[in-house]
Amino acid sequence: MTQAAFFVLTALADQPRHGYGILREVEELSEGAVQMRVGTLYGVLDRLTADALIVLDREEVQQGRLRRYYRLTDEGTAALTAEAERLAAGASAAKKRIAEGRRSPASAPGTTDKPATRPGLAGGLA
Amino acid sequence: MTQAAFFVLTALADQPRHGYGILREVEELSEGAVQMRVGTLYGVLDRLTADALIVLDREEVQQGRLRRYYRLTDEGTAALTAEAERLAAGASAAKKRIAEGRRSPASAPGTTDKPATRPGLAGGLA
DNA sequence: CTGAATATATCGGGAGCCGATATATTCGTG
DNA sequence: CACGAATATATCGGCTCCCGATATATTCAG
Repeated sequence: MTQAAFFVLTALADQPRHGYGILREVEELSEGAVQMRVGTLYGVLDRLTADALIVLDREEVQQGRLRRYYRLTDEGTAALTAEAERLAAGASAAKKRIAEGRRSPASAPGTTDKPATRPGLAGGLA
Repeated sequence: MTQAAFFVLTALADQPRHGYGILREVEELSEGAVQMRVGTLYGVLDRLTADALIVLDREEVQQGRLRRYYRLTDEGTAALTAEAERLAAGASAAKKRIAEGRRSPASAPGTTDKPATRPGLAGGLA
């Protein structure tokens, strides 16, 4: 799953939203960090619809402007849940490794630090 | 930052590794979930080097085979840390929203798919 | 000898994101 | 009333990036 798709699904997780609303919602929920472009949105929307992760919920005409609302399917909720756990696991693994790297890399206390073949630099090569 | 770049940086976070070692390490740290391809690796390596997030640490010739070791720069560690926090925040936001959405789901047991007249946004709509 | 694993690298195709562009209405400002 | 900004939809070309295939070379197991 791409980053853009993840954020679209997240924006739709609590309630149905229309395209432009998704754009603003993604920016808000990421605290301004992610600014998805219009050109990105519709491609993502099409792909997610094709994959049955979202569906067209309804269409409204609000003050002369069409609003096309999308919502998550059960499959979409499941996919988002799985992806969120994957990302959390990845982030967790990265943080752990950074912490490990900050110690002396040769010997960490209390760890099963036996990284397989430790090449002893034997041999006159260089 | 792309997913592949993130995993390469993570694999290098605790100690310098060479290309093929990164490939195996990424697969291991992701518990088999991510299987990065060789064609992906070298592009990522070049880009990360160009961005000064990694550097060539050293070259060894082990049993006739060249091993080219890379390691994180300080900038690379900082970038990985920032990305890990970004991912964790995204994952957290997604989970929170999924939980919020479950309070008034469209697909409730015994109910057919109803668009759910949810929050009073747009109010009476007219 | 042959195949698998180790280890490097390149190339073409395709997927996906971005910037620009187009259309249309409403609202605030001048 | 004119104009720009915001709202709201959609498309298209270019570019980046990932993957599969391919190539080369050595070591080890069968």
